[in-house]
Amino acid sequence: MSQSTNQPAERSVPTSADVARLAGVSRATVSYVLNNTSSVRISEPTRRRVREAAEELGYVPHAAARSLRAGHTRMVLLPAVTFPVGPLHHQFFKELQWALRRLDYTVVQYGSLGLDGDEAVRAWAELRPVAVVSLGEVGLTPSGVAMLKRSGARAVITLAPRRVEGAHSLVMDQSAVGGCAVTHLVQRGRRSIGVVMPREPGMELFAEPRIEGARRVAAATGARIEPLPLSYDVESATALARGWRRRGLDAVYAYNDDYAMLLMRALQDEGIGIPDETAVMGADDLLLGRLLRPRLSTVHIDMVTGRLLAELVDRVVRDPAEAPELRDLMGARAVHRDSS
Amino acid sequence: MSQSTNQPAERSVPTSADVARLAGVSRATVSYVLNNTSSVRISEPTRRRVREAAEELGYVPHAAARSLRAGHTRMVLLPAVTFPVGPLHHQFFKELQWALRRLDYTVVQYGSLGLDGDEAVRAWAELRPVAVVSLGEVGLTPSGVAMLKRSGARAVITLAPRRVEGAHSLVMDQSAVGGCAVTHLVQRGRRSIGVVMPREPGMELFAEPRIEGARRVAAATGARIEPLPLSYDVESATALARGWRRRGLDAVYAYNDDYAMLLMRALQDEGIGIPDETAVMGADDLLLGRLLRPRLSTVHIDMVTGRLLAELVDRVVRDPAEAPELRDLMGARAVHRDSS
DNA sequence: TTGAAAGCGGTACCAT
DNA sequence: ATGGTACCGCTTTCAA
Repeated sequence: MSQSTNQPAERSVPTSADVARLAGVSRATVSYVLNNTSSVRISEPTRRRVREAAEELGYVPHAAARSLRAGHTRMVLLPAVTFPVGPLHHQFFKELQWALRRLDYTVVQYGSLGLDGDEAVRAWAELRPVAVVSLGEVGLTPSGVAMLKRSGARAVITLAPRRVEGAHSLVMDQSAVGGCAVTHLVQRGRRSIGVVMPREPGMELFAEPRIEGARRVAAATGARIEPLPLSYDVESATALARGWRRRGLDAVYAYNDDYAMLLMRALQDEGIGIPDETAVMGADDLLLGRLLRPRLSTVHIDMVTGRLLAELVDRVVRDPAEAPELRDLMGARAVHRDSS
Repeated sequence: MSQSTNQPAERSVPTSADVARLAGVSRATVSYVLNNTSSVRISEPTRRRVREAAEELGYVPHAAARSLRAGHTRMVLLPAVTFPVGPLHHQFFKELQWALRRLDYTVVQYGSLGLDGDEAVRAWAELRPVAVVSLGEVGLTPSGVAMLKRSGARAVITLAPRRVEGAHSLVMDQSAVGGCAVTHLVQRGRRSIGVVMPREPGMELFAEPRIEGARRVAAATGARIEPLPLSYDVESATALARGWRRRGLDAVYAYNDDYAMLLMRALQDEGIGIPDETAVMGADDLLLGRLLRPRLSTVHIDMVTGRLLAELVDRVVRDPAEAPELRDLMGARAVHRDSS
């Protein structure tokens, strides 16, 4: 409408040249002032003029131009997770982002939904991130890591359960979770243990290592493990519960508390006694476990703070050669309540 | 160490000039081939040579250089949410990202944790996104919107409950949720209705509009509303439940199903009959509501598909003048179960 | 069909 | 204390 008649300079993006012109100085001086370049002395009056000009024009530097010139970015790229992440990981991510920002990094989550493996990695590489911290949402191959490194990434860190050659793998040992659960159940006298595996795509990332840990402990203690695929809906749980007694299980470990709650309800509706007939165990120690009756036994996970990981990222970025020790990021311990 | 002796070109990032040199052509030709520029004919042998050279070097184009030259990006920036988002929003975001990618946008979530209002907006603006779709995680002011527009954003869309001047506000009317809940409760004969307000920071974004809707309906029907601050932990719920009878409430609407579950448990532990003595209502229609006893009444939310929003974003980007109709993104309806 | 060259917005070196 | 200027990687006229 009246845009062209009335609006003041709504048109073009102001550049540092515009600021320079308005302040009556050179672009170099603008750069010096706005970046507080310490290696060069600019008089106070000039500084003021430049700042005022920038303010007046609403100048915002162009990140692309800056990093093009600099030859590198300060961007840390986190592949966006593809499934609803629990409060645990959410908190962890928040801390990580906050800490990275404090270290002057730009944190960006990149959604790579339609892309697979190296396609996604290539898309990341186009942004020239200085670091990539992957949870394992996307298959990171050695060649993918190489591509990132070649395009300027100084740190490629994966928290995935399995390691990737070339990347700094910080193993978040999900198998300890399953191990803890089974250890607890065996100690309480259970021998035939079902393990609920979410059918939802993407979840296998965590679910597989967890059942792997369960298997390991079972093998060591002579217990029996039976995988039980389960979709996160009432029907699937009801179906599983209906055939329950046929299976001859005396315990079940359910990936996490949400799935445990779902199955426990279905078992109760079938008249199966918990924990007498079947012990139920979850994981993640969500609040809801304490609200159920019987109260849900679970595996509590102690996650490293995001701050620590941020510092690690920073160390690796500063000196990629110095391989940091690959400390485990998680602790896991069984929490006994009433369902086991 | 032995890097300079043995490693094959692990050193520098290959540029299009490197590709050109290896293929024996000019940088222009490389650009034409790699972008399939249709306005120019390149012979098939040349194309092959260029592609092979790019492949061999592991060439990845530099997004910053490209957009600097182009004068604009294809980046859609989504401010990262600051609190754990339920399955509803997660699904919505996934769809949105997927659809935007199909329309050839680069979708990036930007975490603005330590930054407030215009600071955050400025950080976004440095990336020169072509569109910003905000849920309202950060206070988007009219001046913030102006800054984004000035730096090249052709679409600034907010889904926040409250509108922002200058932005395309696509109101996601959370107040309908609270309204539905109270309507339902009043219809079932309740008159004194508590409304649970999460104490967790960030949640007020949704919680405020929801109670506002509740207030409106209450005012229209002569019911009484009492806000009940509640932290998401057992102690807070227990404390609230202990003083329950003093308040003389015959119903409570609890922001969402998670908080409803928390409070319902505490009320039951106090021996308060549900729904006889106090009706309980949640929102979001989470699966867990059907697993509780009594089954939780709730407000079901129908969310628009992310695809639709993606198309809207695209329309606005192509022609910012054409103001699209501001259709509501949500439907809400009460689901009666056993707790009310 | 291909190449030379300008220029996008900053930064930093070298003069003045 | 400031200004001139080359250059980062890529796209795109314009010429050849």
